[in-house]
Amino acid sequence: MPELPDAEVFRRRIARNGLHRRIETVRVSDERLLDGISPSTVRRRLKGREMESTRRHGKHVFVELSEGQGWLRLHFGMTGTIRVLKEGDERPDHVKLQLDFPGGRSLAYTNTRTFGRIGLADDVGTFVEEKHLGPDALRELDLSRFRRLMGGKSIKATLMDQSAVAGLGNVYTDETLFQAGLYPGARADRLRDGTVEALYRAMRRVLEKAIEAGADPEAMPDDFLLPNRGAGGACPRCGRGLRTEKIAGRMTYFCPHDQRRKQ
DNA sequence: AGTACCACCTGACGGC
DNA sequence: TGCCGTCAGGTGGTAC
Repeated sequence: MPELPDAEVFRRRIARNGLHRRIETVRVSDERLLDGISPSTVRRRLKGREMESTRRHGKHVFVELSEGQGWLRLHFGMTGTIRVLKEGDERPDHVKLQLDFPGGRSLAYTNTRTFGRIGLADDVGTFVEEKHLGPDALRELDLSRFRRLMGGKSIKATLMDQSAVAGLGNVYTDETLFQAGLYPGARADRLRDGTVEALYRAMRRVLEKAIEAGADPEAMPDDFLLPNRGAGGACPRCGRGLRTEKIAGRMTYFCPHDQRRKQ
């Protein structure tokens, strides 16, 4: 479930292990993920270049290539990851793109389910615009702008809409709504001002804490819903069983006792 | 305009 | 043991 926190963890992993190192070899092992480019184009643009900087917007990660070769962009779909491989490490399953650096270190983009995308971009801002991505949930969205996103659909659908807020998916949307004590099916434009503000603060805190935990559910604060998602999960606040309901087309976990608020 | 549903893909899991 | 159906969930498409 790579959403904003996972993408941020991957971005940092790439930066820590790949910045200012020459890409010696490029291995594309699954063309299906390539977004409008051929394997040979990927190789030509990456091979021999260095990674100069990294960026993230919502769930997308960008890596700037030296010599004006633009940006490598990565999207992780549902099952994408970035792995660091050292010399002699066993190659993980489902590696789709592998970049090798001098000294035997490699970065591997793995993805079991092939829903992600690997592409190139000349400019991050242009890509964000063309993709109609909304402001990044953590870096670009202030409270007044957040308020203006509240329209006629459910708050869950609103938070998951990448053209409204970039970065939240099913899991962190549920977490945010749990932390705010709000019923996920509530209509966004009926929320009281104070509720919208509480929601905004909950969203930021959830994303920040999740990043601090390295996006690892086991390392998250005790009052997080996330590790309890799944059959038989209990509310970390009241201990009662979580309820599931399909809201905005997604399986939604919530506590019927602690998330009764609808406005 | 908003919601519902499907497809894409693979692995896990439950039922028989 | 193993086969089958179902589910997960990001995104993008279509239908209502």
